[in-house]
Amino acid sequence: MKMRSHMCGQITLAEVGQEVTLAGWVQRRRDHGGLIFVDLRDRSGIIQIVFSPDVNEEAFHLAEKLRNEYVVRVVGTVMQRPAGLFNPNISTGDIEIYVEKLEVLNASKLPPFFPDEASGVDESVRLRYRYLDLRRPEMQENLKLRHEVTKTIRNFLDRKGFWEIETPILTKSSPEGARDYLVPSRIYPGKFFALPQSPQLFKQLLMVSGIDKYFQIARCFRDEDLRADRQPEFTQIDLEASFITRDEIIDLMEEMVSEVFDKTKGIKLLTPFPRLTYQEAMDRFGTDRPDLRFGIELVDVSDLVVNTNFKVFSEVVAKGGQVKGINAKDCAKFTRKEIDELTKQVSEYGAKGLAWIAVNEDGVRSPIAKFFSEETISAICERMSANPGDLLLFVADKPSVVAASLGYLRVEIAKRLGLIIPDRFKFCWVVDFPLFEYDEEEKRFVAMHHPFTSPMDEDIELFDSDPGKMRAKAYDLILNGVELGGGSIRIHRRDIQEKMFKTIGISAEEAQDKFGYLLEAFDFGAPPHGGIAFGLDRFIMLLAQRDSIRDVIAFPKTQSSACLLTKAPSEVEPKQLKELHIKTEIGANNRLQEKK
RNA sequence: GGCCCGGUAGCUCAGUCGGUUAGAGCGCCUGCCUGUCACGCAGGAGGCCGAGGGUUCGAGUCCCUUCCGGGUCGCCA
Repeated sequence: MKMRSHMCGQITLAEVGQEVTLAGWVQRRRDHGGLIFVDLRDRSGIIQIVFSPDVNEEAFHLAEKLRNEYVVRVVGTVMQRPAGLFNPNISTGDIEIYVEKLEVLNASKLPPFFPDEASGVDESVRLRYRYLDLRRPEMQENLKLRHEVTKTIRNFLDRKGFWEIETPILTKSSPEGARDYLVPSRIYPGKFFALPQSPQLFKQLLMVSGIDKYFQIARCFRDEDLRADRQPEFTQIDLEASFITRDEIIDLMEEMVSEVFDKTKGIKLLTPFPRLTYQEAMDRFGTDRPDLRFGIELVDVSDLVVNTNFKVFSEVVAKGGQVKGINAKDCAKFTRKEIDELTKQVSEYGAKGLAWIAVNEDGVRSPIAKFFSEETISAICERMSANPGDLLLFVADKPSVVAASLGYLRVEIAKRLGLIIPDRFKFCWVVDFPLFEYDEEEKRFVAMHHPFTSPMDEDIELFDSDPGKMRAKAYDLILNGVELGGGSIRIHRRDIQEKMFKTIGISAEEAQDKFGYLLEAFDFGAPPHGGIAFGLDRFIMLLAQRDSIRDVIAFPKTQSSACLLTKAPSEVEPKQLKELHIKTEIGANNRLQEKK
């Protein structure tokens, strides 16, 4: 005897006349006194079941007690609906079940919200009762999509000869990169494991092991502040291959991403994806992850304004800064208030001001026009392809501030102009990243990607003379302004790796202490290798067209890294702390003791 | 760590210049109802205004502190 014979959404006209057994949740009850309709829901969909005293008196009276979210099992006959009573809103709208037997498997308290109205409910309530939130078809679709994407990727990589291999979750803390989550060791007092920020070093060791091609759907942990697209634990599609070039990896990944889009969404992507160098991306879009769904590129006008009377511009250029602008098409109608608003927004990126020129049919409107000759203004307009109706926005500062400010502005303007089309997918690769960036706070170079990234062969000689100029064999895959994945060809020689550590200020002793096992492995015949890691959560978020990765993770954490469902993190028993040789400063264990 | 937005009924929100008894929609409960599908009709219940302190004759409203949620910069691939 089976619990059920069909899923609710599976039943069609073909089953009319059959007796079926269904189980699911009461989505809604419509009680007409002498006739009761219930929408029965399971993962597959909704079907209307009908209780009538003419069919079964006992079931009918039991149905009067049903409430939303009760779990029931019904036995009944599939009937075609009478003419004119078709419900076009559900896939089973042309049939219904006449119930002969009703069994309440479990009652439900009144839930804080119903699955069919959850989209407007505050996210904290949804997270607290995540199991109710996940009853929503919309959320189930996201989880299903996630399943299908990982399944497609597993099949693809398997076909290409990659082996799925697990790497440790309890591992060694390392300097560089994000803050580690630590796990105290009971057996080694005062010592700690760290949760992996990524399987980076293990996958490199697998290459040294001769595995040749590895992948993993890997959970990663980073103890940093959160965003809509960042969780403290997240999932990477992580892969690595030996004897492979950058272009081979790029080709392979384009094929993989195309297959995922095709199989899960039926979208055919055009390959190869465009490639931009890091410098080009920064120059044209002000960011290393440009959204290519719209134009509005940054234009450098430094040379046009360096010798003008507008000191704000000329002095910045003279001091080695730059003046760049964007053309906000048809935005000349922006009010002072709107421009002030934009000015305030770019100030968050360090811009000290936002200069503007509104181009009209009969000339320009601009607080800075009086500083420029007519020739200068027309030269600026020409270079920025300005037409009447356009608004030119300028930021003058050091290059990093100009890029950040205008990079933000071009997206903001595109949003306001409705240029961002949600269901368009514009990929690009960004390549030729700098190997290092200078950390002003720590007064040293840090690895831009990570310290295991290989420099370009022709840049290796710059290690001693000008590390800031070195470029990396690194590449990022960008989709609609979101960094989807990043990887590199790695260092596989001990001498290069040691130079790398030295350049970022890691002493030989520290390198030995933290990464000795990797350096040692390089001594035993490490093959050239490289790989890439994709942010699976972001990938699904973009495919599902959601704004937050929380919507594609079954049990995500809040912005302050808490789980509202389990109330983690939480205090632990004093005994547990004692076993771990840990004393906390805030005396959490004392409070626990007092409660007992 | 900084900045911004929010927290009022189960849910979504309104609440004017500080004023007397804090409202709406949905939901919920009870009754009626044999073709609804956001069923309908009638009636009813439901509030620590996030918490603490202050100003005031009087605070949901003003001030301070704090907690929680979201966004963002820093941070983080």
